[in-house]
Order: sequence, then structure tokens, then C-alpha cells
Amino acid sequence: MTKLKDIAARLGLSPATVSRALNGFPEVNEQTRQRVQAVARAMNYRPNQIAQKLVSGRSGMIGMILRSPVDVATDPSFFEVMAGLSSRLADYDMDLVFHASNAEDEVAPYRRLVAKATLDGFILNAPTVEDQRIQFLTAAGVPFVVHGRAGLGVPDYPFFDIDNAALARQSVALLHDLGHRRIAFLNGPANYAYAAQRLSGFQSALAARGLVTPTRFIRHDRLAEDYGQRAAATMLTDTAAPTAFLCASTLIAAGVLRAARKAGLSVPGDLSVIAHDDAIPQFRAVNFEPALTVTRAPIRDACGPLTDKMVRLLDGAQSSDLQTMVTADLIVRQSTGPVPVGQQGGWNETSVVAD
Amino acid sequence: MTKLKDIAARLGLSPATVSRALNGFPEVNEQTRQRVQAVARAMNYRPNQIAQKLVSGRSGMIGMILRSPVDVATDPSFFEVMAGLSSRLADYDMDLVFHASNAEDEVAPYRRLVAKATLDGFILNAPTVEDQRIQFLTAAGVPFVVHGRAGLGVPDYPFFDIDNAALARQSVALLHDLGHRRIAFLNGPANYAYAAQRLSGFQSALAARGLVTPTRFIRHDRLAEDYGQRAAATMLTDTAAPTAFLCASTLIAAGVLRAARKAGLSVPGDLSVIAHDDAIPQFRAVNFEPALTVTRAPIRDACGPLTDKMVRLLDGAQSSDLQTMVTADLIVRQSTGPVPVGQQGGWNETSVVAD
DNA sequence: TTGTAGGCGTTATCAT
DNA sequence: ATGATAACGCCTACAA
Repeated sequence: MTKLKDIAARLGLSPATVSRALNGFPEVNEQTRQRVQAVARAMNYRPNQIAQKLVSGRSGMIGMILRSPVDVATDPSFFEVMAGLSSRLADYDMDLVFHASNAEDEVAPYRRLVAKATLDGFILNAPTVEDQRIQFLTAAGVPFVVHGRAGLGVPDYPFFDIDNAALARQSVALLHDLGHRRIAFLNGPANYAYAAQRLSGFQSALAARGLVTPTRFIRHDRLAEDYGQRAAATMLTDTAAPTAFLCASTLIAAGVLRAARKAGLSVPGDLSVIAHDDAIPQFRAVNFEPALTVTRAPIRDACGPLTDKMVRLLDGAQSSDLQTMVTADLIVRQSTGPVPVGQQGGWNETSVVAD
Repeated sequence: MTKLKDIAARLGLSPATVSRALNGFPEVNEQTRQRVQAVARAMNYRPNQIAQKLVSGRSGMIGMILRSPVDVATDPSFFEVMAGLSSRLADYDMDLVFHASNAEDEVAPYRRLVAKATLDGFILNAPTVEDQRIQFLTAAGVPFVVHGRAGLGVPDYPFFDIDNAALARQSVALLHDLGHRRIAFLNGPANYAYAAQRLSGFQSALAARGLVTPTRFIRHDRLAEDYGQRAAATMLTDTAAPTAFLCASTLIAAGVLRAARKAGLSVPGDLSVIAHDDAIPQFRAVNFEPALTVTRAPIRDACGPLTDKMVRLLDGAQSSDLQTMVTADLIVRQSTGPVPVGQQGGWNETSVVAD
């Protein structure tokens, strides 16, 4: 490994000057800089990151912790995000350190790693409504950026999130405009913040239109095809069955479509289906039969912003300047249509009580 | 952050003594050691890993690179292994650094990271028959351990692998003993070493029994349910259809079972199915209908050995002492049974030629 | 048994 | 514009 000293010796300079030349300090003679750069390239010089880290106090390592088996089953996007983050971080010569924990206590691994003090910060995924990790890291004063956000409002830490409430409202608006009055909601697990946010948006959009959805038509579960199929199959046997399904993911929608098929219902003729689409390559909503109407917000779009926020946070930026919320696109395809004739009636408060 | 110097000052000792006391050097006074440890704990001392790394020349970081999108689609076990490795490495206070690459050139990310010289070594997954990464790292003299192995023989680098050839032989033996003479093989992608190894074992086991399987009944493709279903559906329409399927994964077997169901065939009455099972929690072969006969080798069992090998390799152990091959367990369940009467005939050379 | 001093490779401060 | 020197925190000869 060639080091600064080697280059310096070769050129009859001091290591300090070589360092300055390589790091673009303005005071070095332009000609000197050229020579230094040439030799550095020739000798295939790479700065020793460990040494840089020792002096800078930074490790250049960002941690991401998988809550297994929770995340594996619940968050198929986790690795897509990890992959994107690692690429982006590489642009800053930073590394993504991966840890997995199957501990009961989801904070435990953070506690351990914070104690080691070897990471510059953390990126958190899939926050829950009252996320313990966020509380711990905040208290510990450790930099972190959240993909998503806990609670319903704007928190006081850096985050990148989609507007989950708005997304549910958009979906309800579309279905309502098509005449649907009985809209079921197959949401994600209730403990996740995004699910709470979507539920909030769903409820408020219904309320704004004088609609109501009985609790038996609002479910919370993992984003899986099974869940969609079973829940829909059950609901479709109801005497006042939903005419439309809002699904938390395309996987769930796939299950609903299957249930509809088995029940002999055509989509969108008898039933409308809309889902939120994270645009994960494996499940392409366009290729569904029929092509799925979705609110779309590619999860990989979060990687760049999350990385930038982390870098700026480490550079001392204010949390309040590192908060982004984007809105999902509404993409109308073939799985949504006008409410079937004779099904224009809504659920009423009574049916809620009767529930 | 409290450092050695702080502890030393507090005790009126030198940093050197404190370091020795903490690192278990035999020469320090036991009483001194006690005091040092007590104070260290009291002050919540953690050694600065960066500093340790600078002096030791080791970074304590092991790299693992995802070939996306290849691995995501092709190797569902990748993340299970990553999770296991990170836990094991943590026992050695080492970290797993994750990178993703969608580059054409699978060696490119290794080239980049090797140049940065910030990782101690790499763990490679899913080697291909002539793996470029292995060739590069070998030439570069960078430590690495392979989960699997390239080629058919015993290579000259550290690895942990299951005996893929034996596994295929075991399966053929079981089926043959049950009277099956027409065994189809739904293998993994041909470029992967494990697929080549299993094919080799499959062929040799057939040959040893005077059997032959026409090439149209040997397929190579990704470990997906679709593949299993389509391939089986096609093969089952053949005038001399297979009476048994050997599948490279339980996912493929799931597809075969579905195809059998659609074709009105009962398993194991009309058709036997055996698969190799990596024992990934998501797909539990026991829960199949019928419960699946498998060769079983939990992929997570590789994590401990891979980590140990890496650590020992970095400590200077010989490659030849770091090679492990384990055999899979044969677990006979409900998906295999005697060949149906009237189907005891095998394929012959003629049908191969006719193929 | 403990202390001193030098070094790991880089950056930053202060001279020159 | 460049050089010497110290510092980052730890480890390890070597000295005492």
C-alpha cells in the first residue's frame, strides 16, 4: 500500500503538502498539485480510510439493522432499500454496515452498537407508531435518519416519507368519484406508523364524504397475498359486501384478485381494487390481470434523499432542514371502474353498531 | 468518550498498563487488573475500534456483495445468510459491510473495494462454475471464504459447502429403490456451481443404475414456483412422462405439486416429488400438501463455519485447513412413494436419440 | 510489574 | 507555497 509519505519522498515534498494537494486545498501551487496527482495515480495511491477516520473522528460507516424475523416477513422492501443506500453511500465513500437481530428487545442491537461507538449514524426503516429505537437514539444523541416517520404529525428528527394519509385520501376520492360507497381497507400491521397514517387518511376521507366503513371491513395484517385472499373471500360473502378494496400493497391486491376470481366476480365489473405500489421489481402492478390501479411511490426513490440527509446531518445540518414528505402518484389502470348498478348504497352507522 | 488515558489518569497508571490489563496480558498484577477493570466499567470505557484498527492493520470489516438483480431473484437465501453472518461476526466484534452492485461486470465492486483496502476480506455467495470473483480475489491476494465452491472438485480456497453431487445421488437412490425409472430433474440455473455439481451426481447415479434421462427432462432455471409448475405441466403431457421429479428447491417442488394437482395426478400415488430444502423459514417443506420428501441442509448452518473460517484465515491459517463439505439429510415424508403399476419402464437410449 | 517512547497514516496548526 | 510538528487513540517493544 502506497502512502502519503511514499509520494512525498518520491517528489521531495512533505506529506503535508501532498495531503493538501490531493485534497484540493487552494494554497498549493497548481503545478505542484499536478505533479502530486500524477504520481499518486501512477503509484495507485488510496488514502487509508482508517487513518482518515481516526483523525476525523468519523468512521464513515452507517448502520442498518434488520429486525428479523419481523422485517423479513413484513417488509419486502428492506433489501431493496439497503441495496440503494449502499450504492448512494458509496458515492460518499461511506459504507453500510448490516446487522440482524432476533432479539426480543428491538433496541438492544442499537444499544450495543452505540456503545461500540464505531458507527457514525443509523438509518431506520419501518418505524412503528411509538418507535423505541427512535426514542433511544434521540436520548443517546446518536445521529439517525428515518425512512418513514412515527406518529401522525411532523416529528423533530430527519426523515424521508411518503404522505400516507394523502395516499389513502386519493384512493378514496377516486373510488368515491366512481360511485363506490362501500370501501374495504386491507391495511398493513397496525403497529406500523404508515398503517396508522393511512388509516387516519382513510377515515378522514370517508368522513368528508359522509361515508363509513364498519370495522369488520378494515383489517390489519402483513403484506402478503394470503392475507388479501382470505380477507377478501370472507368479506365478499357479506350481505353488504364491499364494492371496492383499498390494499396496502400490490401483494395483498393479488390476493384480492384471486379471491374475486374464485368468487366469480369480474374486476372491475363487479369489484374495484386499488393498492399502494412500492414499485418493487418482483411484483409489477402493470402486469396484473387486470392491470392494477395504484398509488405509486417507488421505494427506491427514498435512497438518495436518505443518504443525502444522513451526510448533511453528520455535517451539522439542522434536523428541521432534513425532512421530506413526498406524495404518491395516482395511476389509474384497469382494476377500478364504476360501482355496479344496485350496489350504490353505503354502509351506515347502524351497520357499524350491528357489527 | 472515555479513553485509555482517562482511566490511566484516574488510577495514576500509564495508558500502556491499562491497555495490558484490559487485554489480558499475563504480566500485570492481578490486583491492578481488578482496579483497572472496575474503573473501566465504571467509566463505561469502550476501546476506539478505529484506533485499534489503525495500529493492528485490520479493519474488522468483512464485505459481502449482492449481485442485484441476479441474486435477489435467484438466491432467496442470500439475506438469511447475511443475517446469520452478521450475528456470528458480532461475536468477534467484526462487522459485515454490505454492498450492492447492478454492474454488468460482477468483479467491478470487488475491484473498487479492494483498492480502498478498507475491508479485511470477503465472503462470496453462490459461486458460478467459473467464478470471476474468485479468480480476481485470488490473483489480488485478498482473503475470502466461499459459501459453496466453484467447479466439481476440491478447490484451493477456504469454503463451506454441502455435497451437492451426493445429494442428487441420495435422491436418485431413494426413487430408484421405490421402483422409479423415469426421473426428471428440475435443476437450478446452469451457470451455478451447485447446479453443475448436482447434475453431475444425478447423471452418475443414473448411470450406476443403467438409467438415462433424456435432456428434455432435465431443466435449468431459477428457483421459482412458476418454473416448477410450467416445466412439470409440459413434461407430464409427454407420452413417456416422468414418474418422479427431483427439484432443486422446495419452491420448484411447490410448482410441481400444483401442476400435478391440475393434471389430476395424486402425489405420491401417481407421481413422486423430492426436493432439496435449504430450510428457509418462509417455505416450510413439512407444511406442504403432501409433506415434502427432501434432502435437507439448513442454509443457516453455514454461517458459523463461514465466520470461523474467515477469522482463522485472517489469523494466518492455511486454506486447506478451512474447507468443509457437509452432507444433506434425507428426510422421507409423504411426497414419495412406489412407482405406479404399469409405469415401471425406463427411458432408453433410443428415446434420448429421438429427443 | 510498570513506564516510556515510537509508530500506525492522515490531517490540522503553526511556522517559515 | 511549503515544511515541521502535533494530534487522533491505541498497541508494543524496550527500558526500568
